[in-house]
Amino acid sequence: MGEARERRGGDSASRHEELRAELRSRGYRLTPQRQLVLEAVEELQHATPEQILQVVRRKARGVNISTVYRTLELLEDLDLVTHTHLGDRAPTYHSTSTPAHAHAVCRACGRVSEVPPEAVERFAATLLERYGFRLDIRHLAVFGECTECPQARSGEQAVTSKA
Amino acid sequence: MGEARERRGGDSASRHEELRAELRSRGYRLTPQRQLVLEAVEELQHATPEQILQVVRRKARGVNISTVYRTLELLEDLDLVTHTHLGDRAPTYHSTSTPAHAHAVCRACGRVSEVPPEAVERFAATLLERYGFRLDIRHLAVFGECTECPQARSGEQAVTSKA
DNA sequence: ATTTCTGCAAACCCTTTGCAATGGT
DNA sequence: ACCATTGCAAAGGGTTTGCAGAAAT
Repeated sequence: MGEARERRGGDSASRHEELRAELRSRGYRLTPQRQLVLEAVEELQHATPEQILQVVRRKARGVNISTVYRTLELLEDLDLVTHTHLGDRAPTYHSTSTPAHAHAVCRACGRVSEVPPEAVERFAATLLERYGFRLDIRHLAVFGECTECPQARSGEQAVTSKA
Repeated sequence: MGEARERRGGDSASRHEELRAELRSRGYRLTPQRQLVLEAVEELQHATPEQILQVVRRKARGVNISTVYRTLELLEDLDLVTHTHLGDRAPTYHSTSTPAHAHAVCRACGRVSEVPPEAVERFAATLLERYGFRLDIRHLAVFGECTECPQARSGEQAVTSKA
């Protein structure tokens, strides 16, 4: 349909077609909701389903949280997004179009930092060679404490809260 | 009280007193429930709150799940137990009296294996030196796939179920 | 006697599901 | 037209909380 528009789209129109093709090859359909969820994940970087819903709703009203869950499951199956657990609450979703990295979560101050693949490489190699295990770096979240942190954990329990 | 019993306890009686002292020094009390929860965690090794409850109930009837949660929180604060997340469901609790180790979870076959501290040492050192982050190995769970696994993840999504 | 702790029931958060209506293709 | 997808509402795990009665010190 519309052959005159082929190279008109510049960027977002072609991504739109790529996504549609990806979905169609598996028997799925492209819907506004699916597009918006993917865009929201890409925009937010570290987003919970609820946060994604809020962003989606800014662009289209009436979208339901269950659609977000169903869509995230689908996008993850298509390897367009991944999720990890940065706390005991809701998981966070990430776009696979951004460079892979792991996360380090400080239980004292709550800060989440990104850990580049280089820092994990040797560990991953060890697991593979010695334990026959292939680590998924995008899912990796390590918990502990920043060394220069206001130091909790001295009788009081570590603060996981959003302070 | 009872100075004649000092070295009588052999093992479990003295641990009982140690636990009581530990609790009392913080203003807490030793109750049968607390003792039973701790014993259950030590006995089960990798236990969810629900599994712990089942074991506790074999020895004392009427114990409630909320007591288990409250007790686990307390025991964790006292560094007698730790927890980690081996899946998207309930966390698993471990006794700190067993040697520290991390866990590797295969998303294809669901198997959970223990990763000894030696395998994590260098990674932990890297995080500390280069990123100022002190990793808690007991909380560490890595996700991925066994290399000699019936191989899922080829269109089908990874099986996280209890097969 | 005092104060913590427990069981119970209800509430809560996050996620999943059944179903009729909507909407891609 | 066909059938995937959605919104809604209800249900489902797992966890937390308020409170009155039970138990530890």
